[in-house]
Amino acid sequence: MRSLGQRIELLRVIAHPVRIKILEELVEGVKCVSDLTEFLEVSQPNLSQHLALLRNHRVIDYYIDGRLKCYFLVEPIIPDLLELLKKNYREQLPGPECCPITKKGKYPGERRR
Amino acid sequence: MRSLGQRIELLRVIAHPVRIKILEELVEGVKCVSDLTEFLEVSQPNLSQHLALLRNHRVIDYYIDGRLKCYFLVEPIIPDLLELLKKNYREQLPGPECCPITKKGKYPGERRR
DNA sequence: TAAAAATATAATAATATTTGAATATATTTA
DNA sequence: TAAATATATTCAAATATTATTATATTTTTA
Repeated sequence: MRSLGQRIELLRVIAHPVRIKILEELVEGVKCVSDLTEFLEVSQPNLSQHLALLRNHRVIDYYIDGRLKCYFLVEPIIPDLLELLKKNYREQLPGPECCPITKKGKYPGERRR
Repeated sequence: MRSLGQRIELLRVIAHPVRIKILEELVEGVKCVSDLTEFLEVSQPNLSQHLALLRNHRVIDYYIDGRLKCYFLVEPIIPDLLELLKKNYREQLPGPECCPITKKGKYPGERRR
């Protein structure tokens, strides 16, 4: 399993609009590169570069089917992560029991200094 | 609520070891900057820059308590995201019913071309 | 009111990421 | 075997991110 540090690097790799779209396609199932071209408005070499990055970080893999390369997901955190990105959340977390700036109310929790 | 595009940008902002550590501290509760300094091995100005980035992206906010600034979480996706990063996963997702390279077995799913 | 404490900002340098253009590779088909 | 198809690689330019150093701001305390 990946360490926390590796997971953070994974986040960085994933945090790009094109790569998120690629992954969204791949959670649905195997896709070859030309399938992906239809959904993504990027050049073929650029798509290939994004695929290589995801491949190098063990997020996806492919098998060869004639002259097609068929990509699929291998990193198990991805489906959960994509789901999380679409989950509904309330606007903001409740702040601490004290007003910003005004300084009224008490400071919640410990502090040293 | 944030759009998917904004969520992806949020991922990018979060995907840094120092900023993840900051957020891990803040899910526990309010912390002032000098509290954070004890946990993070970065210079004060650098910490301040990371805080500013998180602030500018509406991930955290603070209130002023004398000469302290007390930071807290406001972005509601953060606790779930941090939990996800620590979740246990099996090594890899099951590949499609076909061997890479060997080309044996059938190609799963539709394809056009 | 001057010094100290807590934190922020600005400027810079180093490094990393992203894209585009050109070219390469591998497989199939004519 | 040459052409066509599908995909990858390389290089360079543009841009973004990160950390460092120096300095600024604000509030409290002596």
